[in-house]
Amino acid sequence: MAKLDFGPIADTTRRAEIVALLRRAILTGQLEPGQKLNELRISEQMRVSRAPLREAMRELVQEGILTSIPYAGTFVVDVAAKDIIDAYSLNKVLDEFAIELAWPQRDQRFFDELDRRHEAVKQATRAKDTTRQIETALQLHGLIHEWADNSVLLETWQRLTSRLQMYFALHQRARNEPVPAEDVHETYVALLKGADMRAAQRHAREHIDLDFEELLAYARGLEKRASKN
Amino acid sequence: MAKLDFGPIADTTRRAEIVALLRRAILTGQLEPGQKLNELRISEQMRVSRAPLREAMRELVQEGILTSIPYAGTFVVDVAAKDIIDAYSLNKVLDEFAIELAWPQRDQRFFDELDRRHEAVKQATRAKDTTRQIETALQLHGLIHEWADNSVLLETWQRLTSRLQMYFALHQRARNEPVPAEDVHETYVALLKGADMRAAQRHAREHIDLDFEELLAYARGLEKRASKN
DNA sequence: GACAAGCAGATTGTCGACAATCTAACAAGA
DNA sequence: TCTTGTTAGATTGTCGACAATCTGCTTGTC
Repeated sequence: MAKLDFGPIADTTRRAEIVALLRRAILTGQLEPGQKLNELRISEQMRVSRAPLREAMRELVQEGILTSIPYAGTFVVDVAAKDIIDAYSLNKVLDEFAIELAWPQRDQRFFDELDRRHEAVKQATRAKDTTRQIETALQLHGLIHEWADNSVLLETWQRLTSRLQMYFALHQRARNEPVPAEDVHETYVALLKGADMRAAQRHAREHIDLDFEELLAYARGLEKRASKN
Repeated sequence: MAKLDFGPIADTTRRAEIVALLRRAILTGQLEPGQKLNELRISEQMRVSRAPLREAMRELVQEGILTSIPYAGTFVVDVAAKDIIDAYSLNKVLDEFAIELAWPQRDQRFFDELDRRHEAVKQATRAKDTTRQIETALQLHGLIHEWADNSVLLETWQRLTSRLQMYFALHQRARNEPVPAEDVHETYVALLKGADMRAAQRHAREHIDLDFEELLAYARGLEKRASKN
């Protein structure tokens, strides 16, 4: 028998497609935090009945990017500065853990994939496609979690990533300026290829803190704006 | 104005009640891993239409205790030994992190609540109510996560806990013998009241490993049984 | 007997309509 | 003026029915 692993075939339910559409809209910031999702309106726009739409919404509520209040509506989650702090501090812990687990598992395929994803980030950066830049950067960082061979960790990280992506997208949208062109991931990739695990863990922590400060400043701005209303 | 903070009122949707019912059935092991959930049958038993039932199922799928295959059905998640290992190793990391965050926040209310939950475990143990014993023990361990003041961590821990509770319940059910009567939480509580944070973290790790071995043995049994089919 | 095509039953996915609930505006009374 | 009760409109929650898909069996063919 030929050695040929087929990937899973496409999801054929409307629900799955709706989930993908909504998630993308939220994570790219097209739907703003706090905004209400009107079921009737959205179902008409998508040419779909409310049943699969509602099921899709339940999934995203559990995913943590929507919140639901019975008989009141479903809303895009609000972003508070504290949320970003919390997400980031947990992310640090998970990253350290992932590096520890993935470290002995590194092989040629790992390094190849690392380069591939790194290249994808650089390409998105050159193309000035900020949305894609965020996506690819998170995928680059996700590699260690995929390689850690711990399904629960991976799942946890993916949930966390949803929010981080959303935070970054909002940030980018707000400050509407060109993205830094220099390659901030160079040392990260180099360290993951190296022999010093502690150094890699340390850098993951510090590199994160870099973007973090900007993001926090943005979040604090949000807070202020919210308190005025 | 009187200082009186009302808690949130009860969920009034059928969906929420269905979620609670199903979750309880799964976490206590009444619904076994791999078992298929027939929508029509369940909706008739609950005297409810399929719409809220399906929405409830979507939530539990995202919660990680159900899995769904389009047009095939929704099933209670299968438990593999690897899953338990993964969950436990991540749990260790989260516990250490939680202790670190919660440590400076400890106050009288914390200690009181600690004693209260500890007492609940002892009571369930005396009553030989194994299900409740598992619940209360997890609630005892959850306190540090609640006190850590990190919403993302808390949420993550709660998701993880769902599965741990399920694993323990299955384990208990399988070996159908009286639960150890001695109090394994005594030192844990004492350490959380003490002054040595590192010691508390260390104990959390080791105490976990205790039950862990038993649980793993059970899981390996499951694996074997599954491979025979 | 082996195998593919096709059919029947069961189950999941989706739809449109109805019921329950909330919100906001307005009226009535203190 | 402030509070309380009422009502209309909009929106969410739920229902029963229909469509799409899967599974297992039967049938026919070689």
